[in-house]
Amino acid sequence: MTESIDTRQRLLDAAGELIHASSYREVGVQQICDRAGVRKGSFYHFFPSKRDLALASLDQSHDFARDNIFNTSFADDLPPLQRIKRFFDALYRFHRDIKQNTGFVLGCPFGNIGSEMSAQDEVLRSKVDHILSSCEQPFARVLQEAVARGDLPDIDIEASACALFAYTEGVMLYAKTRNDPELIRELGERALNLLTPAASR
Amino acid sequence: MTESIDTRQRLLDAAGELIHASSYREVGVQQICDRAGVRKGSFYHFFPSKRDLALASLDQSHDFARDNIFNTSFADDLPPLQRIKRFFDALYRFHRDIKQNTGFVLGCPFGNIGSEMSAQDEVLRSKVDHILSSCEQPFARVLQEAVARGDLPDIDIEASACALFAYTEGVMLYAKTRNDPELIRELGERALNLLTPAASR
DNA sequence: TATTGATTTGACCGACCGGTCAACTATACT
DNA sequence: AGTATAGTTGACCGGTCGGTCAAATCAATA
Repeated sequence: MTESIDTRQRLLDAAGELIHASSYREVGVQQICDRAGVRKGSFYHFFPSKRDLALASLDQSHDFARDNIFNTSFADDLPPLQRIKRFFDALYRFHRDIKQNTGFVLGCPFGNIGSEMSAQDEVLRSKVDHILSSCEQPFARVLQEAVARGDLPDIDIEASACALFAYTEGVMLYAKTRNDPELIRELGERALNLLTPAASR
Repeated sequence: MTESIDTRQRLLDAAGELIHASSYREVGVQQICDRAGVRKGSFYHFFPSKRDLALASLDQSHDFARDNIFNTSFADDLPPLQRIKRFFDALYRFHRDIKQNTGFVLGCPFGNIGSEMSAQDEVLRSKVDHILSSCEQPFARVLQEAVARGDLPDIDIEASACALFAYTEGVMLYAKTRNDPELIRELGERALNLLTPAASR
């Protein structure tokens, strides 16, 4: 039992890295096992299926994002709307570093799976759906605070948070397709525009 | 030669439908041939590889989108900014109809491939990149016109068009992951907000 | 020391992957 | 009629897919 937790963790890490770097379908069980230094039989001792590994890996990536991007960016040592700017800056640095290491902008681990698998696998779709929802919450909290402070007019908090994170997903997809992390910086600066009611006509 | 053009076209149509409904990797050459009523040997008479078929299919989908969504939405029988609203309405109806037919919101055919393949296949990435760029152009033209009319302040046209279509891609990805086309309507209404300079601090 | 349960191993399964190829057929031109 | 060319067919290739399984090994407990 001593090494086993480590085996399971290595499988989770390998799956997270490989799937983020390519796609769910592209990555095979054998490939994950190779990177983790585990035989295929052991894989199926810890995970009943490839899909279950992916689900667990998504949870792990979610925890990582919460700890290293969301919580740090939205800490209350800055005024509310500045935290959103800090979020896009953290997002930019995250993807820039990945590109330096791999040569590619890899996009959002959740959006990637959502795009690839939502119409194929209801369980994966639902998992990604819930993760994206929980990503909206820090935005909703910070908008609430900004409205309370008078930094924003009385907007629809939930809808605005949803629009903000949808925009974030679009920006990451764009950066991936252009293979250019700078897009996240440039487009991130425009995120706050989404919050001010539009000019009509 | 009589039937051959039709064979090629049937392969293109089958590939477009199948790949949009699932993913590039998920769809096999055999599956495409089955749907098109073509033997695999014939497939490789018309296309040197699966990737080349996908490239041709992307071009065809691009033509379709231009004719049936972009050109109709951005026709100048409405004031500039109203055309953007009309675009999101057309986008909503497009995805709503697909969901009625298939049970799923399938997202953007270009964004899907971009998300799945950009880090795996430089040729596919570049193709999607160019298509997304050309999708920005109608936005840029309409913004230009809106600024000239005084409907918008003197914004950065190119960057705003890019932000708008990135938002559009994010909205489609969100709708797919939620499997709810209504999100396109709801979030589409907030698109114009992106154009008005933000409240700062 | 004997037993138990967790872990590991490697061989194996049928199905499918993208792609090739030689032979065949149908059509168009001389 | 003869020939060249475009199109079609079905068998075939090595490799990989996700997943299974019986047997071996390991560590902890009794």
